[in-house]
Amino acid sequence: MKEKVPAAASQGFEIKLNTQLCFAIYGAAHAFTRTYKPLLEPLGLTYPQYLVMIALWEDDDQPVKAIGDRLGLDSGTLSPLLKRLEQSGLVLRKRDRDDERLVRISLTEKGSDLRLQALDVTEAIGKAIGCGLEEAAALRDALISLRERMDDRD
Amino acid sequence: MKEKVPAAASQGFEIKLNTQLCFAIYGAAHAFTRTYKPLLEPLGLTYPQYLVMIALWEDDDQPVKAIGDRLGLDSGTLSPLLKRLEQSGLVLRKRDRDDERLVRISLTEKGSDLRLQALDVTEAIGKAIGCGLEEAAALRDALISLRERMDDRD
DNA sequence: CGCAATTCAATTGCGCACAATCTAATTACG
DNA sequence: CGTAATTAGATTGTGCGCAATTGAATTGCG
Repeated sequence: MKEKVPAAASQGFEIKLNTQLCFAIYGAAHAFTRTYKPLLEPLGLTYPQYLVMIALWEDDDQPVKAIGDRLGLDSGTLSPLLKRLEQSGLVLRKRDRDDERLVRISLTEKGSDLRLQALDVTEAIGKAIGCGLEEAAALRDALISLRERMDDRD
Repeated sequence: MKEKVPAAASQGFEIKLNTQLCFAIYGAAHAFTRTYKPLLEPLGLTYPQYLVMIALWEDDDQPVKAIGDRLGLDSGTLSPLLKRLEQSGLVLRKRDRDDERLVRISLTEKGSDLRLQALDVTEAIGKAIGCGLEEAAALRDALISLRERMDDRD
């Protein structure tokens, strides 16, 4: 698989590979969501909500915009999602006093406390995907670099 | 990054890595969709519709179930999607005569013809993600293997 | 044969994703 | 200062993604 391929032949091959990569990333992302779903259900979180909570556990009291940048989501997705988290009693939404355009999202005590249970979930996932640390790290780096290249061309 | 880590210390590290992998795959999948979107717009296809069309270009006249297995989608997603493709004049939906539970999806001439334009899109993506063949192949294999491990545990 | 279990697709309901549009607040500039 | 441009967030509309339910067709088993 590592030999040089004549340019003419490589074209069709490249297209095929690209297509396979499409399918692979699409399938893997959904498999991830499906694997998380039953584990997150006891916490009352969906997978995107879980990602938002992680962002808040790492850094509390962020504006909606900051969360959106971190996850690549816009207000159209986050506004209703955050309202659901608020209704679940996990976060608070408060206008910033200095800049009233901002809505700052902060954790409630209940939201903070949920972190411990979430750690168990993360650990369970680690076993479910069952890959070595190096393999996981390499995959993470490859995906991040892929994304950066795509975002740059945008 | 490749040194052995004491077991006690590795636990927190592993959780962190896992979380990062979550974010990475989530972000990369959406970046893929976003990159494809403007390229597919001239063809009148969304990204999931494009994946369905690829499945049909590779193998025409498939039952809904077969397409679902290929893409990991159920009838709740595919039924309306296929109706939209039918309304666009790209596919036909016909009950199988021998087994009337099956709905067979086949390409119209318009649907078949679209393949040529789609090849251009795939080529354009290849440039957008701009990774070498080996890198793409390795990523594809890592994702497929990751997905298989997750699906197996389900 | 006859009835139960299975299989396939469609439908319903909920929750993302994202483009487009809107409103309000802030900043920039003449 | 005052108006234009920018920024943040909410809203609307379309299209997935999936669980749960439904209904029709087929298969399996006594």
